[in-house]
Amino acid sequence: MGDSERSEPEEEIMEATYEALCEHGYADLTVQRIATKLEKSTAAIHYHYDTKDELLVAFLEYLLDGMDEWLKADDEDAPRERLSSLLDSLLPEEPHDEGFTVAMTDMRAQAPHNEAFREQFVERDAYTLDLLAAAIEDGIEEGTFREVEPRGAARSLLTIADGGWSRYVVLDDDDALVRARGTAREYVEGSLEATTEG
Amino acid sequence: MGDSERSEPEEEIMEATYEALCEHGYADLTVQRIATKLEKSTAAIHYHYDTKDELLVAFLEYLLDGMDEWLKADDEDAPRERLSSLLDSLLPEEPHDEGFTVAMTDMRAQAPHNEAFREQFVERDAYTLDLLAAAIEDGIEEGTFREVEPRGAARSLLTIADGGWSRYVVLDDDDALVRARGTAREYVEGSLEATTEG
DNA sequence: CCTACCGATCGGTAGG
DNA sequence: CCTACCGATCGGTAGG
Repeated sequence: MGDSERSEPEEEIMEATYEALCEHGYADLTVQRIATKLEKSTAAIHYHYDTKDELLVAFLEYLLDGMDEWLKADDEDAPRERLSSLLDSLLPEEPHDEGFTVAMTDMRAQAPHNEAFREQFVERDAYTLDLLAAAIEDGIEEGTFREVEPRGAARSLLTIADGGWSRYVVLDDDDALVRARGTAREYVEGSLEATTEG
Repeated sequence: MGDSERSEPEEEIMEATYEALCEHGYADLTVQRIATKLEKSTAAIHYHYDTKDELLVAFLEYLLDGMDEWLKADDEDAPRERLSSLLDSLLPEEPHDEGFTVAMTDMRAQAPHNEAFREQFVERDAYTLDLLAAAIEDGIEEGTFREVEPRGAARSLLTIADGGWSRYVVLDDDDALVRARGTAREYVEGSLEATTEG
């Protein structure tokens, strides 16, 4: 996914945007504040991105690219372990970056007001769903999982993950991710894994 | 919960804020835009609320008060039905108001940047959690549910609900709520209901 | 990339 | 509640 080429100055603008977003939130994110983090003028930013909206669309792509790093499924693994490690990376024990989750939540809330944002989230979601569904499907063929609808089950797990992140950020609940991980595990055990046979 | 007394003009300001928020989103929500919806001057708003922040805190309370209406548990019902109807109101077939969910998501994303916001969400969450946990606890005593940790199970169900709403709004997925309702049902069946005994 | 600047709009207030 | 206005800041541009 993604990995669009970014020039050195553009990369710096993305980092500055990230810092400004974490500190001020989307509603108070201004080109001036990004420029301050960048330690350059606002004109320097408009030189690379014509409008603020264009900058933010590029920034969302940058944010989502960053997620690619830590969502890996080892095709060598058995389906159950592959699904488990996918869930571990979706709901990590230790969130990678404090501000990242806040920034992501801020951007997600803009989706209803910005079609370009929403399209990127939808695309990303479809990609993650495919990874989960593939692991589940393999597990069904193998006999590890029951004959459920793979994409439906994958969507259930993504719903649990999204809910966990939402609660982690909104309620400032440090345990929300670990708990959601537990809920996901329960769901796998209760609705996916084959009932004790033999 | 809530039901703080609001004067007639204050009620009108809340409605105008709601309309402006739905139309423009939180980031582009200005006192002027609220005043336009109100068909009065911005000074009329500042007469009732000293600052924009004060107005928005009051507005969030207004929003959450509105939720009270449709989250009712009939104490007469048996635990399983009470839990089921709670989940139905948390994840309704037909969302009550188009803009309501968008407005709520917008406000939720502000929680990390506004402590007063977050406190209200935390309080609301605790209240909902209590209702769910009570139904589960009664079900355990009755023998309908297994001997799980009631609040833990309730939190799992809330996570599923939050995830469903998040996906409904962010991905503009009309089926997200119904699907989340199904996931919640699966969770109840797989992790709560007593395994076939007798 | 910078300086300097544009018109528009921001949240908020004074005076009535 | 309104009119009129405040200083500050907004996104963006011209000229170099």
